[in-house]
This record gives sequence, C-alpha cells and structure tokens, in this order.
Amino acid sequence: MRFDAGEHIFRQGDEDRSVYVLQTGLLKAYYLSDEGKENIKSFIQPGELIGSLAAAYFKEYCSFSVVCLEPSVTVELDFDVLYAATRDDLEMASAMVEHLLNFSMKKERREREFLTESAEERYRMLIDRSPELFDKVTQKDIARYLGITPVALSRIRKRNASRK
Amino acid sequence: MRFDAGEHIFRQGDEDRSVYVLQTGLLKAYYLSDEGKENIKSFIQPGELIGSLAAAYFKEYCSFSVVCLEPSVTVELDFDVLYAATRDDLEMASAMVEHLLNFSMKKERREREFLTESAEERYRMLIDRSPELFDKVTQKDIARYLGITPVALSRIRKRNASRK
DNA sequence: CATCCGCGTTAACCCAGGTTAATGCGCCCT
DNA sequence: AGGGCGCATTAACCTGGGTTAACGCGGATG
Repeated sequence: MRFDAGEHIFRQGDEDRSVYVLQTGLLKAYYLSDEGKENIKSFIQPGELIGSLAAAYFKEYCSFSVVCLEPSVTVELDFDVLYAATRDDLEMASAMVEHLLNFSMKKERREREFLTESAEERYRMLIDRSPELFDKVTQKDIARYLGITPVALSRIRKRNASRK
Repeated sequence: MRFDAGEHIFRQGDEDRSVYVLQTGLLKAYYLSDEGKENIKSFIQPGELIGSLAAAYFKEYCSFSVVCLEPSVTVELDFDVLYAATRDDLEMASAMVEHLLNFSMKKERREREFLTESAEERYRMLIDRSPELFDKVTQKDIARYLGITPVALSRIRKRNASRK
C-alpha cells in the first residue's frame, strides 16, 4: 500500500485489526487527548512494524493514530491470520517471539527513561540514539515524543547549544 | 525457591539469565541510579513472571534489581532453555507469544500514562486499577512507582483526601 | 508578487513537583 | 521499658516545564 505524506494509515477509535510493516518512508504514531493535545508514541522507520496490539488482540478500538510523515509504502497483514499462524506454524511462532522480545525491550527502555530521566536527559539520549530523526521530523514532533511542549524543547536546545 | 521479605532474587549488575514465576508473595523490581535514587519499575504479584529480558536475551547485566516485599515462593526457569523450547515446541512458542503480547500491552499502557497523564492522574488510575497495592506497599514505594517523591505523593493524597 | 500559515524562538508569569529539614508516630530490638 | 529507625506529614523555598502571547521566518498558494 502506498501513502502520501500526511495520509493516515489508521485513526484512534478505528476498529483496525491489521499490522503494518513499513517498507519505505516514515510514520508517526500518536495519541490525541480529549482536549486535542497530541502526544507521540513512536516514530516508525523502514523495517519496523506498527499496529494496535490491544485493538487487535482484545478486539477493541485503536488507542492511537498512525500518519505518514513522508510518502510511505507498507505491507498490511491481518492480525487474526498472523496470530492463527503462530498457533500452528513453528517458524511463524519463533519469528513472532523474536519480534515481541525486541518490541518489549524497546518499550521497557522508554518506560525506564520516563521513570528515571529528566526531559533534558531524554533529549540528549535521543540525539545519541537517533540523530537521523532530527533531520526528518519537526521540533514540535520531537518535543511531543519527549513528553514536553515545543517551547520547553526550544529552551533545552538553547541550554545545550554547544552540542548540536 | 523460598525467600524472606527483604531478600533479593537478583540485583542490578548481576548476570542472572533466569526468569522467575511468582507463586505466592509480592516482589518489587527497581532501578537504582548512580546517585542512589530508587525508581520502581513494577510490582510483581502471584502468577506473574519477572526477569531481565535484555540481560537474558543479549547476555548483558541486569538493569534492575528484584526484592521480596513479603515472604515469597518462586519457580526459576533458565531463559536459554525456555527460549530454545520456543524454537521447537509449538505449545511453548504459543504460550510465549501469549505471554509477550500481554507483557507488551502492559508496558505500552504504562508508557502511555507517563506520556499523557500528570502524576496526580496516574495516582488516581493506580487506585482504580490496583487498590490492593495500597494495603501491602509503603507510600514511599507507591511514589517511586509513580515517578515522584514521597513528599509529592503526600501532597497529592491531601488534595484528594475525599476519595480514599 | 503579496498573502497566509505553521514553525521555532523568546519573554513573562504560573504551578507541580523536587529538596531539605523538622516533627511525630509506630515498630522492632535488646 | 527505653532507644532507635524508617515512614508519613508539613512547611519553606527552588526550579523545570506549561501557558500565553508576540515576533520573525520561510514555504506554499493565489
């Protein structure tokens, strides 16, 4: 499936029960609060996989939206088919375990960062870990990913003007 | 394996490559910062499973410690054996997928709460979701789990004096 | 070319939570 | 019983980030 920049793959509240593998492009997954504030769950880069686990597994509504930041190409997989496959194909199950282990560790790291680091430290770690992001994504989105406002990020950048 | 309250199952920095299933008791998993500050990753209740995925999978050091808050009984499983089993036993692989899906969703929810909610809202949600914890765990530990100081939690409780 | 709009920056003011320290309480220990 | 220790509370003060608003800018659009 091909998408233009700005197009949504699915929206918060949808009943989408698919999983998408990103081939090329860049996606952002975000939560929209009742008051209309956006908080960014993650950026998705080629090779990564995105979909609302909870929505698919518990047959609920998606708790977040996914939109393309660049023109993107994805492959859509039906969660139920995928899940059924893990129940009777060892290859699939192993691959799924592999993927989920990696996914869990990523989530765990982010949880840890929120728990133990300040916004400023999280900013510095993000620069170290994913410098490419800073070329592709607006500062507003970086801020919303770090859990702060664009104004706060601008201040942090000023404080850290020396490094990048 | 039996443990007294206060005993550690493993410590940050250990090379423990096991996974533990809690039969009875109550555990807490926590990070200790360089400056000696404690931040609580999670409380583990009977039926749940704990272990440092990253340590086991990447053969690294554990990034957190696990200590018993009550006398506890656990079953120890070797991660490598477990992982190998998922590679050639469909039953095991399916169970592992099941478990990891649930684990991922829990982490995802916590990530979301840190990203989108204030400390006060997180406190209220915790009361709703796990009221039992408040009887078993000190307020200090609840605060460290919420990502705030005991002093801040005391203030929040005062503001919310009406509800519990 | 002029207009518009969204982004990043900066300033001023506000507030939640951190820090430090004092107090009082309950619990464990011998 | 007495001493000691860790926990919860409260107060005073500090600080990082939120909010609002003004400004300049660059890119898109007519």
